[in-house]
Amino acid sequence: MAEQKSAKSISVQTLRRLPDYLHYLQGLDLNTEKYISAATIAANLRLHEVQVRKDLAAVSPNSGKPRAGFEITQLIQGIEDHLGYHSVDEAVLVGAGKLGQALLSYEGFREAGLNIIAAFDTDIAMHHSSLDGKYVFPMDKLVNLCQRMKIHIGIITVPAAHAQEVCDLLVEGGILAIWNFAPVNLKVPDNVYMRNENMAASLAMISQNLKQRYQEEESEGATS
Amino acid sequence: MAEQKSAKSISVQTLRRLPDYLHYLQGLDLNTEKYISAATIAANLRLHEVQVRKDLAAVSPNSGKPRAGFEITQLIQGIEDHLGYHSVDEAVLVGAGKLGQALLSYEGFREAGLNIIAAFDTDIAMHHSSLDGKYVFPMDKLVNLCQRMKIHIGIITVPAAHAQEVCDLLVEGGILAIWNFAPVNLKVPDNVYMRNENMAASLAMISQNLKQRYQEEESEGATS
DNA sequence: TATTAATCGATATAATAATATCGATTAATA
DNA sequence: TATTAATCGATATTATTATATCGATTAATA
Repeated sequence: MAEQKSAKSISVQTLRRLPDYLHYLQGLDLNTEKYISAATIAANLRLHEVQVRKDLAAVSPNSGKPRAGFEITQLIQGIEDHLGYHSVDEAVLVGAGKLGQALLSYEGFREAGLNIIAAFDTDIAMHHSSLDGKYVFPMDKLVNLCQRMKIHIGIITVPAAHAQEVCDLLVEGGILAIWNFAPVNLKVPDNVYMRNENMAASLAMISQNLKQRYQEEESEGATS
Repeated sequence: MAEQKSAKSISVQTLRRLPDYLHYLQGLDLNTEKYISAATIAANLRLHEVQVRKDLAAVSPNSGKPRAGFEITQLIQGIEDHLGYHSVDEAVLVGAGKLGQALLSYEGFREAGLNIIAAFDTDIAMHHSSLDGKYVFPMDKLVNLCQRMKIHIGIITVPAAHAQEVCDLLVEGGILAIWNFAPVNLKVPDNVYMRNENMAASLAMISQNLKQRYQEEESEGATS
C-alpha cells in the first residue's frame, strides 16, 4: 500500500495555531536570520515551547537542527502547504451588508487561499454594482452560478432570520463548505461542512473573564 | 470557609456552547412546551446527548426531572446568569471601517451584555458623526474617555499595521479585556485579557476539510 | 580539538474534554 | 394501581491535547 502523501491528520488545535505561526514567520527578516528556534516562537506567541515544537514537527518538511532551530523558509513553505495557501479556492458571499462588505474588502483572504468571486443580495439597488471589484448579483442567480462555476465555499452574512433559506440555496448550488456569520444553527446535509463564526462565544469568554476578576476583587482578603 | 457563589468554573468548551443553547431555548414556544430534554436539544444542535446533559448540569439552577427534562425558563435563566447577560458591560471600538461599522450595528451584542458606547477612528471626516447611534471620536480622546468612564472592554477593528498602537492606547486607558479582530498577535500586560477573533483559523479549518475531501475523492478505490 | 550550552525529538505524564454505560426516578399508559 | 419507557445523574472509559523530562545532536566557544 502506498504511503499517504502529507495527510497525517494534523490536530484541530494545531491547525488553529498554524496561521499564527505563519504570520509570525512572515514578519521575520530573512537577511538577519535564517533559523529560528521553537523557544523563540513560543516566547513571542506566548505559547508553550514543547507545544510549538510538536506543531512544527507536524508541518515542517524536514526536522529542526539542534542548537540552531528550524529553517524559516522551509517552515513557511510547510505551513503554507498544509493550509492549502497555494491552492486557492473560490467562494461566493451572500449578504452584502456591512459585514459582507467588510469581508469582501478583507485583503488577507486572497493570500490565505480564498477568492470571493461574487456577492449576492436581495437589495435591488446593489445589483450589478461592484464592491471592491466583486459584483453583486440578485439571489435568483445564486444556485445556477454556483453549479456552473463549481464553487465549493459559501459565506453567509445575512441576518439570522434569512440564514437558513440562504443556506438551503447554497446547498442546492452544490456548495461543500459553509462559513456562517449569522448567529443561528443551520441545518445542512451531512456532506456539507459547516463552520460557525461564533461571535457570541467569544463574547462569552470575555464576559466570563471579567466576571471572574470582579469576583476575585470583591472577595479580596474576605476569606473568613 | 464560605461556599463560593456560582463560580464553579465552567469548562471553556461548555462556555462556548452556552450561547447556542441559549439561542435555541429562546426560540422555543413556552406555551407549547414547558420542559425540554437533553436529547432533544442535542438532536437539534447536533451535539452529543451526554455532553448536553453535562453542560446543562453545570448551569441549570436545579436539576432535570426524569422523564420530563429541564424546565425551559429555568435553563434560560441559568445560562444567562452564567454568561453575565444581565450585567451589561461597556466597551469602546477602535476603527470605524466596514468591519467596525458592522459590529456597531450588530443587534445581538446588546442583549448579550455588551454595550459599545463609542467608536474611535483616525479619519477626520467621521469625527462626531454618528454611526448607528454611536459617536465617532478622534483617537486622542481615547485614553481619557476610557479612564474617565471606566470602560473595561476594547474592540480593535483597525488594519493590522496599526493594531499594536491602538492596543497600547487601550491598555493605557485602563482596559481589562481586548477583543481583537486584526490579524496580528498583540502584546499586552499579563493583567489584560486578549481574545483574538481569528478568521484565518476558521478559514484554515475549512480549507483543511475540503482538501481532505478532494484527496479522498482522488484516491477513491485506488487502494492498491 | 575539547567543552559547553542550546536545541532538538521522543517518550512519559498530566489535564481536559468527549462519550459510553447503567441504575434510579418519574410521567405516561395500560 | 402496575407497568413501561423516557429521562436523568453519576461514574467509568476513552480520546485529545498540553506539559514535563531527558538523552542525543550540533553550533559556538574556549
